[in-house]
Amino acid sequence: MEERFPELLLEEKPKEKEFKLPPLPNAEKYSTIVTRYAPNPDFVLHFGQARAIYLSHDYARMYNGVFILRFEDTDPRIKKPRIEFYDAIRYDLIWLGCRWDREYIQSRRLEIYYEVARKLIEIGGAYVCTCNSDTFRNFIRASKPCLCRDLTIEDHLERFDKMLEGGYREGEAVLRIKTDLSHPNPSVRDWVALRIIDTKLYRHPIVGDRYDVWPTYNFAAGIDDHLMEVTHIIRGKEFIVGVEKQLYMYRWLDWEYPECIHYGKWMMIGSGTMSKSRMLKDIQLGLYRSWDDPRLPTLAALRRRGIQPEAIHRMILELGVKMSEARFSWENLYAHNRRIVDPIARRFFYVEDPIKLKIRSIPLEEVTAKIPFHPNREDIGYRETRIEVKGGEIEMYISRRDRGILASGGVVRLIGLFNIKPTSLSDDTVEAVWHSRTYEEAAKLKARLIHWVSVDGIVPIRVVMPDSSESIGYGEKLCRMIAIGEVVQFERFGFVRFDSKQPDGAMVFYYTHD
RNA sequence: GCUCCGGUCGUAUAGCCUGGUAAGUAUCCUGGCCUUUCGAGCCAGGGGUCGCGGGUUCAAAUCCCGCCCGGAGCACCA
Repeated sequence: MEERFPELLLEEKPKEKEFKLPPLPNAEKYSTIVTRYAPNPDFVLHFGQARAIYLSHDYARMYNGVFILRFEDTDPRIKKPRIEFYDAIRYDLIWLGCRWDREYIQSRRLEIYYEVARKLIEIGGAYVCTCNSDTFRNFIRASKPCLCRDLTIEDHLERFDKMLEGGYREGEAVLRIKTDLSHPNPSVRDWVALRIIDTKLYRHPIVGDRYDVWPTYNFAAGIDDHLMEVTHIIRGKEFIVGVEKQLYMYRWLDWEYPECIHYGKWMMIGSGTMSKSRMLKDIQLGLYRSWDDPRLPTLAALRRRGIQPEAIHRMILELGVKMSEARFSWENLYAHNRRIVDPIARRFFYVEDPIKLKIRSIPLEEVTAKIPFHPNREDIGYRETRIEVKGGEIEMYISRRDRGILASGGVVRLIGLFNIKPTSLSDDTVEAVWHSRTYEEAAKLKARLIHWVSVDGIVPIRVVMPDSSESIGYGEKLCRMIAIGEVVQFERFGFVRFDSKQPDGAMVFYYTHD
């Protein structure tokens, strides 16, 4: 792991804990607390999943226990796993700061599930059903056993072998767990444990077409949680009905079910979605560039935009483990992130949509701007820019947005430099004359402050905005010292993360938030 | 068919289990501060009859009953 993602190891730092987790139920019953996070590698991780991850991980650490990562990749047909997502998920987990102690991949454990299935048949707890789903549904609605249910154990073992040998095609046979046929929830009645998926058609990324009989979620997860000695399951409440189903299996096997904590899911606020399948589909439709498109709530996208994992962590701890649904608001995440990033982000000048500013009558040979990297932290130093004055004139760029400030005709201060008075302005050029030097003078006149970039030594910059549009402009020369991955603040613009350098030298940033 | 959750400042939420005398936080809006960001930060202020009706109680956002509205989930997906 260290070799694969070395850059992440460097970033790991101690975290301050603001919120503490309530104790785990019945923690004292177990000598070692074991939790797990069990994703399907059919997509990258997103914000909503961070909840189960942090909670499971934090509890394991809190009790000096074990945190398991388990890939639940048992549906090569509808929620098809993809090989690149196994690593993407591992990467996301490390980024979040959640190291796992053990890892399993369910598609490599099918023989184990078959064994348990056989045992269940032998003890009369499961049977192979060859009804088509309509027929079965009619029986089950009436709380009646289907024609298969009461065949002999030998018959079912025979059918089971036939299943494993490929004697049935998709949909022709399933293994069902015997439950109470009059259970109030019809979806619980004799639920499906094993079904057939033709992997000639739907190849599995890990085991190819070696197996055609696949466990359902409740079967595989139920078995694994027991075998892996998981003591506490923390997951979304959409799985709550599954507990009742699994309980039937646990009773047949005389196993004890782990403690469960279910929480409500995150809903996206406004447009957007937290649904993996929806995001995947929208990417295929070309609505988004990729799974790290800034509009998406994936961890990959948040990371690229400069959101710190600790901001996500705090948001989750703040929310706790309630059953109620929570609405995800970007604003809220930004507030958390800003608190983390603001005290450490260096400040730079970036002029969006530049227009030219020509200043005349400067009574100096040269001027130097010395501006701290951070307004409240002189300890991290200053950025100094020396500008030569030629014939009393200087040219620089300012943002088109500030054109309006100049247009009013009053005195304006160029931050860290001197004060000017505009004399004329056209569409993309503003002319001004020297007014005075000091900040005090500007303050006295209540002059507006604007930032600027000297014409020599500009750095072309593109900023990818949260809506995936792009802001284009020039950065000051010193922007070249920003490291890849670093989050800085472009003053009067917002926080951004340096993403990459273009072949032509342009720097690409991702907008984080104001 | 079955299950779960919610309705508290414009917005998102805490508090409700263990009733009690500023209904907290973030965002938002307004004003101020900052030897220099009126797009960050800091400070102050603004803003809520806690969905509706009834009951219990000296006292209810908090407990009980009823009603209305909204959201989420399960069924050979995970």
